[in-house]
Amino acid sequence: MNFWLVKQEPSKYSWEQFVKDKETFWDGVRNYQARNNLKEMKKGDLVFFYHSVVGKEIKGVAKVAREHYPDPTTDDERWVVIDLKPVKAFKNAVTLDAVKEHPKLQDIALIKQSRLSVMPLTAAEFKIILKLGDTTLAGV
DNA sequence: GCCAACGTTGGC
DNA sequence: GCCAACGTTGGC
Repeated sequence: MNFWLVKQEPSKYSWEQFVKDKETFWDGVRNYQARNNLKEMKKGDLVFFYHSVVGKEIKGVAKVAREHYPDPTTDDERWVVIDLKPVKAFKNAVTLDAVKEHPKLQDIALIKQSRLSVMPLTAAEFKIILKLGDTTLAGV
């Protein structure tokens, strides 16, 4: 199992909307590095949902419900989407500040590469963030 | 193939 | 709303 973090501006698509929808396809990725990460995702992988710009906090956990397929919103065959389902909202949203303050989270792309919208996390990083969110997950 | 110009992202 | 960082485009 692999671990990921995706970013979205809540004004475009919020965690709350995601929970309401129960499932969504993750479109709009137009960056090769982010796209390559999408392609690496396997069904069942766990994904943090981060609100950029407004809030700047990780809201909860999703899982990959369907592996990558061509982006239905464009004819450009370079781009792909995945399907995500909400798993659990964090009890405490984990702010960007909290991530920056944690000594073991200094190397994650959220900080180092602020413009990347889909990034991998290590299992250790995932667990730390889950703990910061005051949330537990079976099987992690 | 280099690099200047331009557009976009996202933190502040 | 500004601007730094970064990715992409296109002229040469």
